[in-house]
Amino acid sequence: MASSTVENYVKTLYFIEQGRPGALVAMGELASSMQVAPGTATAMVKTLSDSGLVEYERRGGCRLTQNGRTLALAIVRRHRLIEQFLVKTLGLDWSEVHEEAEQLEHVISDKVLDRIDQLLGYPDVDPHGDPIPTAEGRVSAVPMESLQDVAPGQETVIARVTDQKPAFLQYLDAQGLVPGARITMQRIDTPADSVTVLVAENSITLGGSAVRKILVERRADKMP
Amino acid sequence: MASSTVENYVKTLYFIEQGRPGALVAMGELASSMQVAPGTATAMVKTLSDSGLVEYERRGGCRLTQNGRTLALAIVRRHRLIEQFLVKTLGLDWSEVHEEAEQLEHVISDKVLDRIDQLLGYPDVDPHGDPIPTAEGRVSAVPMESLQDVAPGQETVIARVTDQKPAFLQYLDAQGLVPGARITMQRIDTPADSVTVLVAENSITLGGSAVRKILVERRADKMP
DNA sequence: ACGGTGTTGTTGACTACTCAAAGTTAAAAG
DNA sequence: CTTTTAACTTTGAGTAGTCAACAACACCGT
Repeated sequence: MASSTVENYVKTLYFIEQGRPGALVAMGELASSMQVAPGTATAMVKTLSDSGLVEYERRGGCRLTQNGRTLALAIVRRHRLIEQFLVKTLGLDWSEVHEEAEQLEHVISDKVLDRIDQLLGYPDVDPHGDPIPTAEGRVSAVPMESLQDVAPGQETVIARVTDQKPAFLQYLDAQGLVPGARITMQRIDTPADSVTVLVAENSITLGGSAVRKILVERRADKMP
Repeated sequence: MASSTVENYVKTLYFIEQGRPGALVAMGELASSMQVAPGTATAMVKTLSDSGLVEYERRGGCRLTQNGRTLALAIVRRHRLIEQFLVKTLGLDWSEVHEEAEQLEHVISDKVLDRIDQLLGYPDVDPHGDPIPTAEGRVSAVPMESLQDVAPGQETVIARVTDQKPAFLQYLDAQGLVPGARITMQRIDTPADSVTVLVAENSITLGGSAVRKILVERRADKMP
């Protein structure tokens, strides 16, 4: 059984590798993601390599093996199912479930997870719109685009928010900017790096860093 | 924050102390309950003592302090609420929830626990009939007696089963001998150390060690 | 080709928990 | 009152994970 620490390293590697398949992850990058000293990351990656979870190239970096990726997907599945469960069944706020799930994901058994999955009706996204991998490790790839790429005047639906920080999520929640919300792009102010959207009769202006964390549904007619 | 290990030692001490208030718990007894070497228990009790959770008398034994007892009750509360939740909400079998809860009890936050409590309608017993301490650490003391003390011909209701072993619980479940079940004492065979009870039209004979683990409701007219 | 710069690897040390084995002590048995 | 015994404590060592600090290295620009 992989320890919580091992699971966290593997999960972190999985997210770093996202979007740059095959590339090596530098020890420094891993260390800063894990908030540990560089030497700690090196030592840990060696043991991950011994367990066959990563390939390690001395002074090059590391990448997940197939086994490592499978483990990572299992943890991500746990995490997101737990988040969905905490929101839907226990009524917690979407801004606080990430931290809770961070703990629970290492402890919940497969049996309990299956029951949760069933109780929720086999959801395919979590409260932030992140896709829940299947038990077999498949992740659905729904086409999305960043809110910043929506043309002014266009109406769209929020699909996903790629930030787990409670303060940010609480803010979005208060403005009604949650997955499923129907919004209209009003204005894009490039020099000011801000956009203004209309949600439920209210105009809201967001800075670029916030806008880039909001993904919206991609309309069929815009697909490549 | 107390580690899982610390929590397990404190919980174990709490159960050992049950029914002999004030008495010292010997290191050997603690060690065998925790399935560790005697020296390990000694070492751990010293650190518990440093944290103010137990009083330790060298070559005498130890006992929980008020802080230790409070922590123990919080863990027992967690454990039993989680068991009830796993059975009632997720539909797990009562024979398998003990092990699950054993893991989860160290990780569930107070917030999640409160939601579970609320969802279950503030239950006062777990699936085995064990009382769930309140958040303030109060344990309800419902009067019960052992099934072995019920007179032949008398009808009663199973209230509690004081054994968490899956095999035993599965057996009881299959016979319908679960908390809430209405049973009638048929025969007590003292030389054979067995009793025969009637449950839902079926006669079932149980050995003494099994019978002693089954507690039944004590009728008002038998109360002291 | 060469040296500076920043990243990486190694070393020694620390915490928390564990064991085996040897040493100590209290108390029962003679 | 002494011996034996059983329980207890101490000691030395090991694992997992961590850090700080130093050493080794690769690469970039000159």
